[in-house]
Amino acid sequence: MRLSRLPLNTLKEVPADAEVISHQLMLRAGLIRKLASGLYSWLPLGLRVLQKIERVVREEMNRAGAFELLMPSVQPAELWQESERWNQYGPELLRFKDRHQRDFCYGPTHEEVITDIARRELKSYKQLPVNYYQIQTKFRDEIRPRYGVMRAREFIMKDAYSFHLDQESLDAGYQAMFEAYSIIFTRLGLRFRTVQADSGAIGGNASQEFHVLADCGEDTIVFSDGDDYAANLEMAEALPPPAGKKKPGADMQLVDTPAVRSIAELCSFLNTDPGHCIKTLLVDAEDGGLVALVLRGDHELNVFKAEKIPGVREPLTMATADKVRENIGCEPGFIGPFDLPCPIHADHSAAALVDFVCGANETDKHRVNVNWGRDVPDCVSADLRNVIDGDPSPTGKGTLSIARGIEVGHIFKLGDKYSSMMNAQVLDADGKNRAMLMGCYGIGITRIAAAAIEQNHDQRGIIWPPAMAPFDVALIPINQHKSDRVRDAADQLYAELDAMGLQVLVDDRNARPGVKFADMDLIGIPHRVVVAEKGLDAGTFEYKNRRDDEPRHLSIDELKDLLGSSQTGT
RNA sequence: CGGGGCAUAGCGCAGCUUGGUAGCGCGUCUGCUUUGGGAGCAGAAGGUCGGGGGUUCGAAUCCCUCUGCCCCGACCA
Repeated sequence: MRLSRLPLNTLKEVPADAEVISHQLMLRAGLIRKLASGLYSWLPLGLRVLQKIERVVREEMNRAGAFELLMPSVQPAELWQESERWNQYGPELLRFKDRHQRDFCYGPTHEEVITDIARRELKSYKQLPVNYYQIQTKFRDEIRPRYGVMRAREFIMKDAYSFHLDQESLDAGYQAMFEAYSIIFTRLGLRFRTVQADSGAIGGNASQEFHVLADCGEDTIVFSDGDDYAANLEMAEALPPPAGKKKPGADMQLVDTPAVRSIAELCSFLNTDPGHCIKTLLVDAEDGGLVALVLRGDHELNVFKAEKIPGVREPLTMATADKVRENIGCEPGFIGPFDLPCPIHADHSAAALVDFVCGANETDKHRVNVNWGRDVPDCVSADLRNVIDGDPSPTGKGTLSIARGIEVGHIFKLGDKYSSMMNAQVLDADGKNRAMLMGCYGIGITRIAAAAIEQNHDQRGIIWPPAMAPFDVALIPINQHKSDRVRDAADQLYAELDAMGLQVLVDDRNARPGVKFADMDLIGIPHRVVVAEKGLDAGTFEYKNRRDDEPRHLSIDELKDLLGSSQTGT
C-alpha cells in the first residue's frame, strides 16, 4: 500500500475529549472518528485492525468446530416478549417502531434470535451439539459511554451460542470455548486473566470472564499470587480472620463526637484507625423494615454479597436519612449495633474485633472499647465485604492482589433458560422432547483494539501486537523523490516483501524523514525498514522493530529471513 | 437519573468581565528553498461564533430557551 494513496490524517495534538491513552492514540493515528456520543466510524487504517482481530477469532472459532452465521441486528419485540426480557431489560435496550407501528429493538445480544433459529432448525439429538457464531454490530444504550470504543454504545461483538442435549455435552462445549478463547487472546498478544464471574442479567450459572489487565479498566479483578485463583471483585470471597479472639480490655465509654460522621473524621477525632472502628449500615428489608450490616471501618460493603443476605431487599437500597431518624432516633453517621429494631448481620472481620469504636445511636456521640457479647449481643457473621489487597486467598494459597481489567471475553453456561421459555426442544434417543441446554460466548472485537493499545504503547504512539497490526512492515524511502536509486530499491524491496505475503506500507510521500518516522511510530507498525543512499552504498537496509531503540543494518537476505520468521501465520 | 463544565475555522485554543461586526498555533492549498526525527520564507483558502428567541442603533460578548458534547457521582453511616 502506498501511503500517498491511503486516506490517512494523523493528528499532532490530542483531541480535547479523549481521556484515556487508547482513545487519544486511536484518534491521533487516524483509526477512528466520533460521529456522536458512543458512536464511532472506523477509518480504513482502523478497519484493517478490526479485520485482523476478526481473522484470528474466526480461525479459532472454526478450529473449535463452531459455524459462522449472521443474524439481523434489528429484532422483533415478539421474541423478546417470549423470553420476558422486553420488560426486564431497562433503557439500555434501544426500542423503536417501524412504519406499521410494530415494536422492534436494535439487538444488544442475540440469545432470542439464535434460540428461535435453533428451535426451527434443530429437531433431533443427532444434530447436537452445535455451536453457531457471528460477528455482528450490537447496540447498548449505555448510561455513560466513555473511553472511545472501550465503552461505546454501538460496537462489534463476536457472539457464539452452543446447543446441547445434556449437561455433560454443555460442559465439554464450554470447556472447548474456554480453550479457544485462551488461544485467541494469546495469539492477539494480550496479557489477560480469566476470572470467575457473576452471570448477571443474562442468566444461567457458570461463567468466566477474560480480562485484559490495564489501569484504565472498568472492572476490578482479584487474583492470588499463590495459585491461579482469580475472580471479579464482587465474587471474591473474603475469609474470616484466624480464630483466637483477644480478651476485651477497658470498659465501654460514651464519648462526644460532635458532627463527626465519616470513619475518616472519626479516626482523626479519636486518634484511632479505621481497622478498630465499625460502621453500621442500614439497608431496606424485603418486608419494608430495615436490616443492619456491620463492617470494619476500613472495609467496603459488597453489594452482591449483601443482596444474598436473607431479608435484604433487592436491589440493595440504603435507608434514607429520614428512615434512620424515625427508626433509630439519631442522625445517620452515629449508628451502632445497640438494641437495633432490626436483624443485624456482621461481616466476619467486624465480628472478630475487640475494643472497637462505633456509633452510639445518639446524634454526636460514639462509643469506644465496645465488645461483642459484653456490650452488644453477638450476632451472626457472614462474608459481606469486598476483599482488599493483601487478604488471604480463599483457596488457602497465597495472598490476593487487586488490579483493573478490561473485559474482552465472557463465557456462560446458560442451561435451559431460553430454550425452556422459547420451547426449543429436540427429540432424544427415547423419542422424548427435551429442552436443549445452551452456552453463550462473547468477545468484544472493537474493545480489543482499544485494550491492546492500553497495553502496548509508548510516548511515540501505538505498538501493535503483530497479529493485529494494520500492516506488517513500514517501508520508508529517504529522499526518494530525488534519488532514483532509493526509489528503485524501495520498489524492488516492496515487491519482494509483498511476494513473501507481508503487508507493507511504503511511505512514498514527498515528506521529510522526521515526518515519516513520526507517523509510522504513531500508527504502530511492528517492523520498520529504511531505504537510503547511505545504506545502498553499504549494501544494507536499516531495520528497526517498533519496540527497539536502535536500528540494525541488515543485508537483503538477513532482512528477509528476519521478516519471514516473524510472520504471524496465515 | 443527580451534580458540574463546555460549545468560536478540520484539530487545539484566545476574544466574552467592560457590546462596535473575529484572531493565534497546528493542519490544508500555491510558489521558492530545505530533506535522517513532526523544516523556513512568502502568499492563500477556510467561520450560520451550536440552534431559536429577546434586549440594543449595534450581540461571539448581556438575558431566556432548546440541543449537543465532556467530566464527576449513584456505600455518608
